[in-house]
Amino acid sequence: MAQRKRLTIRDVAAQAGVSIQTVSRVLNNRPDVAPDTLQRVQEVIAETGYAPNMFARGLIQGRSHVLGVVAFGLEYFGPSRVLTEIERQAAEMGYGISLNLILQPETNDVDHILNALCARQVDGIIWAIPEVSNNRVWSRTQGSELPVPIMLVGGMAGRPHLPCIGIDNVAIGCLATEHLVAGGTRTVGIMTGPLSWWESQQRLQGWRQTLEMQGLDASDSLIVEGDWTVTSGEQGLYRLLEQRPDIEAVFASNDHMALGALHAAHRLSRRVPEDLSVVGVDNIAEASHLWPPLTTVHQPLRDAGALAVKEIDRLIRRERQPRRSQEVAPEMTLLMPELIIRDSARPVPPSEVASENGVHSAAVAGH
Amino acid sequence: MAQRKRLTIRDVAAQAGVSIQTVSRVLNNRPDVAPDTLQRVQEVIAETGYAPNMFARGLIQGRSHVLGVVAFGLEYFGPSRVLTEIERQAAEMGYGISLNLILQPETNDVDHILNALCARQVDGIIWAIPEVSNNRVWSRTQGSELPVPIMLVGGMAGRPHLPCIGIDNVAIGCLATEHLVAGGTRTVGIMTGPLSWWESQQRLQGWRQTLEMQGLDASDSLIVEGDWTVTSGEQGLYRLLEQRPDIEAVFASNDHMALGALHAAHRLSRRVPEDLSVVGVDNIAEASHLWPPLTTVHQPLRDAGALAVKEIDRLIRRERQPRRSQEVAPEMTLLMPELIIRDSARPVPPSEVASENGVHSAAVAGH
DNA sequence: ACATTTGCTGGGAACGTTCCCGGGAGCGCT
DNA sequence: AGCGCTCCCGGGAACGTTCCCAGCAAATGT
Repeated sequence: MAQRKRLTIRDVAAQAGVSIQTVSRVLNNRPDVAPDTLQRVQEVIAETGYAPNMFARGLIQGRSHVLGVVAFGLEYFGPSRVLTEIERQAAEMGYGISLNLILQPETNDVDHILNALCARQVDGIIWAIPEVSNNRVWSRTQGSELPVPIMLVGGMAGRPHLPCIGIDNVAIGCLATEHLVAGGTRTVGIMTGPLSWWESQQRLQGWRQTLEMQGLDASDSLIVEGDWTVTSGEQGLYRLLEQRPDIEAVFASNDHMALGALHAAHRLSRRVPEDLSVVGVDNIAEASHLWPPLTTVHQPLRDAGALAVKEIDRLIRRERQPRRSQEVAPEMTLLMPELIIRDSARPVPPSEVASENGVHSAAVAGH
Repeated sequence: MAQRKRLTIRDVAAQAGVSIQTVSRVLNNRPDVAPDTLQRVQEVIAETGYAPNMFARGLIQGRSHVLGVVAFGLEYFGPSRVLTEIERQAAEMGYGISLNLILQPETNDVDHILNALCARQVDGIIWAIPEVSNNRVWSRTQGSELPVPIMLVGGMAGRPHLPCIGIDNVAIGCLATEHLVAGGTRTVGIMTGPLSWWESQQRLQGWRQTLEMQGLDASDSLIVEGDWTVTSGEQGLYRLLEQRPDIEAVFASNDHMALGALHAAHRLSRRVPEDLSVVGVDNIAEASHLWPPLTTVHQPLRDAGALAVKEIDRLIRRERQPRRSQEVAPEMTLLMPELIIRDSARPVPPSEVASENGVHSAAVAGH
C-alpha cells in the first residue's frame, strides 16, 4: 500500500475531482459530504494508499496524538510490563508513543528531556521513572509550568504535586510480612531494595509496621539492603544470617533477590520453608518453577499502565475544553497488590486464615 | 525551563531584536552569524526555554528525526535488550523513537502499521519482530515500495529482500551442542522453541548438523518442541525422557526452558550435570544463580540494536544524497554468539579444549 | 412569487519553520 | 573613485493540512 512517492491531499483531490477541502472533510469524518462524493474519495484514498501528513495536521491543530513516555530499566520486570500496557492502551485510543529511556534513575537532567518532548509537541507525558533519592524534586517547581499534562507512574513521596498513579508499596510489605507471621515464624528479616528508592522504603515500612503491630522484633539487625539483583539477594542472606542467626523468615523485596536467597539457603543446607520461609515480590514467570515454588506478591502493573493512559487522555481532553474549571487538585491513585501463596513460606494454619484475609486479599496459586 | 505558553521563533526574534531568519540560523548552527548576535540570541533562547516546533521544521525539511521501531514481546529477554540499545543509540545520534508494539508475532496486519509510521513521517523503520511462520512475506512485495529505509532485526529466512541484521542462530546450536558432545555425552536431546519461529529452526539445524558431523544420533525422538516458557521446559524434559530414557544431555533453546528442565531434573532426582547435562541460550541475569549455575550461550543483542540504528542512519543519509548510486543489494549482517561455561554441563576434558575452541569462541564465567 | 433555511462545496488564510533569494556595510585592490 | 569580494542580515515563498467563511443550488415556508 505504502507508495514510494509521498502523495498529498492535493493529489487525492485532483484524482477524485473534488476540492482539497472535501477530501479533508472525508479524512476527518465530518458530515456535510454527499454519499457518492464520500464514496468516490474513499476509493481514491484506498487505492492510492494515501495517508495524511501528521506534521501539517499537527502544526495547525496544535496536537500530535503522541504521548511522550519516559521510562527506565526495560530489562527489569516492572518497567517492561508497564510500558507494554501503556503502548497497548495508547494504540487503542489512537495515540502514538514517543519513547525516552534514561540510563540512571537518579538523573536530574530533567529539563533536557522535557524540552525534547515539548519540541516534539507531545500531547501529554507519562513519567514512569521510579522515585529515587530526590529525582522528583523538579515536579514541585517546574511541574505546574509544563505546557502539557503529565502523569507520574510509580512511587510518590509526600503529597503529590502532579497527578500520580502507583501501587501501594506499604501494603506489599504488610501482605508479605503478615503471611510470614501467620505461618508461625517470629523472627522475620527483610531484604530491601536500594534504600534511596521510595518503593524500597515503603515496603520496609510495611514490614516494620506489621511486626510492631504484632509486638514482634523489628530492629535494624533484621534489615539488610540489596540492589534488586540475584547476587545481592544471595549475599544478603549470608549477611542477614551472620547478623541474626535466629532468623526464621525473610521478606525479599523482589523475586530476583528472593531467588538469590533460595540459592544461598540451598548452599547453607537450610530447608525452605521448614528452616527458612521466603516471600518475594513481582511474581515473575519463573517464580512458580523455582525450588520450592516461590510465594510472592503480585503488583497490578498492567492496570497501572492502562490507567495512566486513560487518565492522561482525560487530562488532555479537559485542557482542550476552554471552560477551564479552576485547577482541581492533582489526584493520586493507589492500586492494591495481591499475595500469591505457593510453597516457599510455611503454610498458614487453618485457624489463622480468617484473620489473615481480614486485612488484605490473598490468592492461592498452584505452581 | 519549559513554559506554559508555547512560544515561537517570532517571539525569540523580537526579544533578541533580530529577524526570524537569524534565529533560525542560530538554531541550526549555521555560519554567517556575528559573534555578538549569536550570543544574544542564544541567551534569549536559554532564558525563555524556547524549543523549535518539530512539526514546522519537519514539514518543510521532509524529515522528522524520528525512527519507527516495531517490536514484540518486551517482557522477554531479547526484545527488551534490543529495544533499550536501539533507544540509547538513537538518542545519541539525535533520533527520537516512535514505538509500535504488536501483540502477536504472526500478525499480518503489516499495512496498517507501515501506513501509520509513514503518516508520522518517520525517517526510517526498524523492524524488530522475530520471523514467525510467514510473517515476513510482505517484505518481498512491499519491501521495495516503502517510502523510507527499513532495517530488519532478527531472523531472516532465505535471501534477504531488505537489509537485515541478526545473530547466527545456527552457530548458537552448534556452540551448545559441540560443548555437550565435548563433555562426553553421546545422546543429546534438544528442546526447541516453537518451530514456526525461524530462530528455533536455525538452532535446531545447528544441533542437528553438529551431531551428524560427529556421527551421533540426531533422530526425531531426541527433539521436543517448547514455547520458550519455564513450564514448557519442565514438561519438555518429562516428554523427552519418556521418548528417550537414555538421554544424557539437553540443549534448551533458551534459558527459561533450561530452568524448567533443571526443575524437572530436580523432581526426578537426576543430578545435573552428573546424570544430565543442560545448556541454555540467553545468559539471563539469574543464570549464574540457578542450581547448578547454568552453562548457556550469550547473544550480542546490544550490538545488534546499536548496529541497526547506525545502519538505518547510513541508509537515511544515502537516500538524501541525490547521487543515487544504483540500488546496491540489501546487506545481511550476522553477529556471532558466545558460549558461557558454568556448571550445568559436564566439563570438557583438558585434551579436548583445543578442538572445541577451533570452531567457535568460548568464554569461561564464574557464577 | 419571494424570503429563508438546509445541504454541500470550494477559496483563501493560518500554523511555525526553513529555503531561496537579494541587499547593504565594510574592506582591499586597482 | 570605482569595483568586487566577504560577511551579515532580512523579506518572501513554500511545506501539507485544517479552520473560517462565503457561495450556490435545492428545498421549504409564507
